[in-house]
Amino acid sequence: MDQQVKDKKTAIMDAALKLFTERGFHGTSTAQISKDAGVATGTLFNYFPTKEDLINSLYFEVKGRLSSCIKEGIDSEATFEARMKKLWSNFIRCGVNNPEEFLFVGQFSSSPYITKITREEAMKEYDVILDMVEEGFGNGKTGNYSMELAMLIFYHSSRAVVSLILDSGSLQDMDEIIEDGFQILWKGLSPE
Amino acid sequence: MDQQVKDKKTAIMDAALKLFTERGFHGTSTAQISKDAGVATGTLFNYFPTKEDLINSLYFEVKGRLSSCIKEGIDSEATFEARMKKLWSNFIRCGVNNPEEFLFVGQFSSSPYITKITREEAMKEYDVILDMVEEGFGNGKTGNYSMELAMLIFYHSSRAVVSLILDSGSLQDMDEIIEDGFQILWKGLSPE
DNA sequence: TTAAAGATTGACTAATCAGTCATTGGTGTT
DNA sequence: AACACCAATGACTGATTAGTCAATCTTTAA
Repeated sequence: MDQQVKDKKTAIMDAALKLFTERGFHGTSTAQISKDAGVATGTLFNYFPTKEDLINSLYFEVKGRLSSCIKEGIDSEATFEARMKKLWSNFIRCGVNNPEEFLFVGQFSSSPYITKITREEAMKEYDVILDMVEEGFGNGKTGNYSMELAMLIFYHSSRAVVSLILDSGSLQDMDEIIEDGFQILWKGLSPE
Repeated sequence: MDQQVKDKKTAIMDAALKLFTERGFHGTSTAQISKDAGVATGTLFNYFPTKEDLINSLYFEVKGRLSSCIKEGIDSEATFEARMKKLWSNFIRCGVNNPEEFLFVGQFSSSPYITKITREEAMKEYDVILDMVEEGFGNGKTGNYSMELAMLIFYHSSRAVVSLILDSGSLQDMDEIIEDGFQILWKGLSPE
C-alpha cells in the first residue's frame, strides 16, 4: 500500500514535471498528466486537491532536489575562492544534469500567476549564495557593491550559462565554459 | 477609417500586453482581451486570425519598442567603456520604464511553446551587445572568454537588475545600482 | 474466510475556450 | 436620397477544461 501510494504519486509528479516544462502550466491539462502517469483523472485529485496544489507541491519537491545537489561537496575548510568556484560549478552542473528541474524552476519563478511573495520565497533557496558571499566579503559590500546585487548577478549568470550549455548541446565544452564564466564573475565581484 | 482601424488594433494590442504580463498567454482568454479593449470578440479575429498570431505580432511590436529604446543616444565617438556603460544603462532604464514590455519579452523568451529557433530569433535583437563587445574586445575573446558567454552574462545580468529595481520599487537607488552593476561587469569582462 | 477501510476508477458536469458568421450600422459617393 | 461597401458586432459552436462522485477493486486485519 505505502509503496503503491508512493508509486502513483511519483508517477503523477514525474509526468507533470515533464509536461509542464514542455507545454507550460496552462498548456498542460490534468487529463494529460493522468494519462501520461498511467492513472485515472480521479486519482490525481486524490493526491492533489487542485491543479495549483500539484504545481506547488511539485515546485517544493524540485526545489529540494536542486538544493541538495547545489550544496554537495562544498568543503568548508577550503579557501573562499575555492568554495565560490565549487558553488558556481555546482549550480551549473545541477542545472545541466537536471534540465527538467532547471526549466521548471525558471518557468515557475517568472510565472505571472505566482505572487511576488512566493517568488521571494523561491529565491530564499539561494541564500546559500548570499550567505557565502557575505561570509567571504565581509558585511554589506563586495568590492563596493551590495550583496544582493552580487547574488543576483551570480545566480542569473549561472542560469544563463546552463541555458547556453543546454541549447548548444555541447557538453564537452562545459568545463571550459564553467571556468571562463567563473573567472568573469570572480574578477567582477572581488574587491580591487 | 484609417485612424479608427488603428485605434481598435492598438486597443487590442494594449489590452493583450497588459493581460499577458498579468496572467500569461494561456491564462488570458481572447474574450477577456476583447472586453478590456472595448471591442467585440469578432473584431479581434479580424485583425489577428488566431490568438497565436496576436502573440507573435505583439512580440515583434514590443521587441521593436525596446530595441529602439536600447539604442538611443549611444555616441559612436565615445570611448568603448563609455559606450558599454551607456548600453548597460539603456538596457536597465528601458526595462524599468517599460515594465510590461520587459516582462512580456521575458515571458515570451522562456515560454515552452516558443520553439528554440524563435528563441534564437528573439536573441538576435540583442546582437547590439555582441557587436559592441566584439568591436571593443577584438575577435573572439574578452579577456580569455568567448564573446557569446560575455554577451549572455551582460544580458541576463541587466534583466536581473531590472527585476531587482522593479521588485524593490525603489527607483531612487537606481543610479547607484546601475553604476555598481556596471562596475562588476566591466571589471569581469575586461582583459587583465 | 470475511468484512471493513481505503485506494482507484472513468463517465460525467458545468464552465470556459478559440474561433465563426449572418447581421448590423456607419461612411462616402452619386 | 439611394446605394454600395466593409468594419464591427455578439450570439453561437464544438472542443476542451478542472474537478466530482458513485461504483469497483485491493489491502489489511480479525
